Amino acid sequence: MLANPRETGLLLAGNALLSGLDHNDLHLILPHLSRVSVGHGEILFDANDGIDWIYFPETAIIALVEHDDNGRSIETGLVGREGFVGWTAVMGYPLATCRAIVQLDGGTLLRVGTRTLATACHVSQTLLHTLLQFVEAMTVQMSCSMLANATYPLSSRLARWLLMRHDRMPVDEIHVHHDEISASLGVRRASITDCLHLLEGERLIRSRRGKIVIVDRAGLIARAGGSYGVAEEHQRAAIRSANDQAQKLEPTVTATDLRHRRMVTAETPPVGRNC
Amino acid sequence: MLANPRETGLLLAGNALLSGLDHNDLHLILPHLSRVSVGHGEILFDANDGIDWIYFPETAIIALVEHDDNGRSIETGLVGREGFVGWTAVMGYPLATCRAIVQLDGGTLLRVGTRTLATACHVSQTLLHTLLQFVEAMTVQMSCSMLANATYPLSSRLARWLLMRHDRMPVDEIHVHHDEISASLGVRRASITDCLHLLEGERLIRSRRGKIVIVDRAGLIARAGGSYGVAEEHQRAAIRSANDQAQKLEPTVTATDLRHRRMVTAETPPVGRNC
DNA sequence: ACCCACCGGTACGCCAGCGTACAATCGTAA
DNA sequence: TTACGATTGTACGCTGGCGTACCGGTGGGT
Repeated sequence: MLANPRETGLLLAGNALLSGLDHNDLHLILPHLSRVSVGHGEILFDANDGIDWIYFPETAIIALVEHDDNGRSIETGLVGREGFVGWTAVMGYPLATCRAIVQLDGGTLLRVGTRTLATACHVSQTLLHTLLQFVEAMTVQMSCSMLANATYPLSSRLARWLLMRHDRMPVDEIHVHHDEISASLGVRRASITDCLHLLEGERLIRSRRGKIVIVDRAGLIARAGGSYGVAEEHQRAAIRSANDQAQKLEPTVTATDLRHRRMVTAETPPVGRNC
Repeated sequence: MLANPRETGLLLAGNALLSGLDHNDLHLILPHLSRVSVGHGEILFDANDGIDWIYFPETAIIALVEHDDNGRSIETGLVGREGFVGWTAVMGYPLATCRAIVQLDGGTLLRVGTRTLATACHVSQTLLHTLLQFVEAMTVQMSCSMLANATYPLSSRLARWLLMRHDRMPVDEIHVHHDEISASLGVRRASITDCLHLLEGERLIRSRRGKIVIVDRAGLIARAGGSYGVAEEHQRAAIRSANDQAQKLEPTVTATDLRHRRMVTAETPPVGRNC
């Protein structure tokens, strides 16, 4: 974990939620942000840990995992540069309620001390609301996951999971093992292997040992049925709504912000969303 | 829907979240509360509806339901007198993100205008935090539901659902049809019928047409395996934490508050919780 | 008192995904 | 280059819950 601060341009580029803040809010926390580099599998915090830092992913992807003491566990949410983790602290509860695991190797996060951010939220209602709207988007993501888990076949849920990972990456190559996917979706490893073959047979992905390449994103969306898209559309709507509320005309989307923009901006609605 | 205001004692008794507020916060919204009586199946709001009112259940129970346009749907959360619904408005997003359906006949809710509550939250950070902590508890409930849905057999999930309903009622008799349960859990009606027979065979419940009587609560908890208890324990912890933060010594638990206290206070940890 | 719509009981074949096991392959370290 | 551990491919029987269908009982309405 190496810390490394304070070049405004770079900081803005990394996390879409931060780069969407207006100047006042941004400058409340900018001086207190530091960048950390994290490795695959690193646990930012576990359930019932005290939350010392709030993390804003740049290139990192964070999985939220609910687990019990019998070894059962399930991924409840996925967070990338569009959001942050550690929100329970922002909401007044000092402990984490689930595990947060890094899903990527060598990704970076920006972090700020919990107390600092809480103070900043106390000062700025708009900052607080921006953060809360992301939390709200996460509840929608969870709701959609529940619906998907309950009513869609594994092939669709796998397609959805791949899309969600893809949304949060700048490239088409996902480095992941079947094991991890099976843990995320709460199914057998062998079931994932089978389903990946299925999707590969349909030329939607290419799958090699340790990595999966997204070949036909639109096809994957179709394969996901209605399980993909609602949460993503909501996220866009929430951002639009927030921008409308803060009717300042300063550009909230910077050039660098467009890099992996699949889900963060309104310009590119996912192709062929059928739901 | 009949409105009927303003006798402080009664109002306090009904909703545990409100009755846990300190005097200042309570008096911010008390004058604007009105009581409404709702019928079974009534929809308080639907996904993408504007939220005009925030509802605090007294005897009513509200199910939150995520649904798509193909008729798929799933219950994502259950809210009783321990909480409220319509929180997206508190978090700065003006629309509902899921359907809210009344699960009980003749129950009552207290409601307050969205704008009024938003203003009150703007004035009082402690009020806002109290509300947000409940939202946070709901995310935990959702996480636990996801884990349960993914890893527990239907009989356990049914037991869990019955317990959650029971927690939010003052009596042991649940008026419900197999159809509704199956819709809540996202399974076949016939599967529910079978599982109810199973539980009845184990003397955990008695089941008649249109109603289910909780006979052996501890047994149900055992039947639920680890799927029941974590979210409930968290809710208690959150309340304790909030009370600690507001270190005022005024009694936050009133006598009337103890009526159906199963899940709201710390005095009665669920018997035999094994997780 | 009767009727009928609603609700619950039950059956039957089906299949997605499970649990388990083991073999084949790949990548890396020595 | 070899070897070994990690990862993936595959098989096999199993079963929980599905889809569907039909029947019978109940209770509320007229």
